[in-house]
Amino acid sequence: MTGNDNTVNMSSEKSRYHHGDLRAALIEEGLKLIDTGPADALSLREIARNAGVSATAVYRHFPDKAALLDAMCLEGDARLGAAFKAAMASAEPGLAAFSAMGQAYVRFALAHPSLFRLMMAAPGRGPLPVPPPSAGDGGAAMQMLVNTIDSLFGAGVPAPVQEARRLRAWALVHGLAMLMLDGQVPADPALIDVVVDARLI
Amino acid sequence: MTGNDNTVNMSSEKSRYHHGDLRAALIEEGLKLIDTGPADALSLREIARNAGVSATAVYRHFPDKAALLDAMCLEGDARLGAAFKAAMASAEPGLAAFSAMGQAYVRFALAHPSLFRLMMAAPGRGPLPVPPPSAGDGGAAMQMLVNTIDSLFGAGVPAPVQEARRLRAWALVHGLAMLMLDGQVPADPALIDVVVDARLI
DNA sequence: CAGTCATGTTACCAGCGTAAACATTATGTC
DNA sequence: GACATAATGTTTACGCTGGTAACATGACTG
Repeated sequence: MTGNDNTVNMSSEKSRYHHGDLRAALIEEGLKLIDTGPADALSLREIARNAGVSATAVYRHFPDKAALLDAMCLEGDARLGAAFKAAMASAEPGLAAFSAMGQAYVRFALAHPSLFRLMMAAPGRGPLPVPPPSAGDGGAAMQMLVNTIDSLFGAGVPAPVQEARRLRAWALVHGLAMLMLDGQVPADPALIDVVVDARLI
Repeated sequence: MTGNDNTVNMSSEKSRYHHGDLRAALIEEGLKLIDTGPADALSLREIARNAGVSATAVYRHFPDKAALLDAMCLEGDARLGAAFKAAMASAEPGLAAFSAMGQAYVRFALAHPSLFRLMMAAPGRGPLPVPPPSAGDGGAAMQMLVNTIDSLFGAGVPAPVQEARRLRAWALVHGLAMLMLDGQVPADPALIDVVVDARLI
């Protein structure tokens, strides 16, 4: 690694045995593909195929399929965080900030259903069999949401009350997102605004 | 079908080419197995193996794997409904009924994580790619919950307000269940009682 | 007893994740 | 520039999966 002069091997259309930045390309193709169907239908072989590379080439950059999914979750977390920042920036200070973030939360879930599920199930990644190692972290964007909720609803109340409020706020938006994703509740944008109301936390 | 004299073929321990009631046995084995790991790790072949039968025998009773899962969901729905009835029976009338049902909801999810996910994702069963046919039905137990919420919170308010309250109540318990299942929130029984509070709908 | 049909079986297929062995290219040193 | 080495990609192979087709068994019905 003398300097990152981007060894992308753009020699017109030569054979290109080496890809250039296969790792990033795989994450990108994975994110493209996961929006087109359920997460368990996303195959390592298909991602590799779309990147124009053999299936086993993936293993030069990720120890296994789960690691590639982890990397995709990390990128998804960054994008959700960006959506949160945008939502907060365009909201008046105060309780409206929660409504804006909560609505962004649900909209992100509806826009990227499988990725959202993957990200939320990530801590255990099992995702079920064993209790997860450290509860409640789940990514930078999630921390951002929880912190915002705390700063909005946690002023001057005992810690247990603050925790209960934080959980209610999070459970409210998360539950609405999941019910809409699973089709138990119609994914009507107007419903999002009605349900995610800061005055009711 | 002259009479259901239960052709269970209990001829001591003979070869038993015919099982007796394979359909019910497969559902039972499926429910047993799904509690031991993530739903996507539940294989048709393993269910058949545990029932002591060849994999293709399943296809005599279910057109495909999804149909077997559907049947398991139906049985799960019945058991969740029973849990709801028990919770309501042991609660004082009034708002406490919602708390009892909501807590039963979360406890059922924690007791049967994979089955609960399967049941909730069932309407679309895709579960993601296409919006589901009829939104909001999702099983008899779910109807029971929604009806109870409506009768508790829907008295003398405009229909839109009633709908918003119903959604908030459902989203609250469902979100808490999912966050606990995914390990984003510790599965602490005390937290369930604190969060699922009827006074805050 | 013979026929029929539901219910089981074995044989086979394509797709999956992944490990091992091999091929190719990029990189650092003389 | 020549060469050793590390990085990266390919081929092959294995066991698992859901699913289809053809065959075997045996329990009812006449």
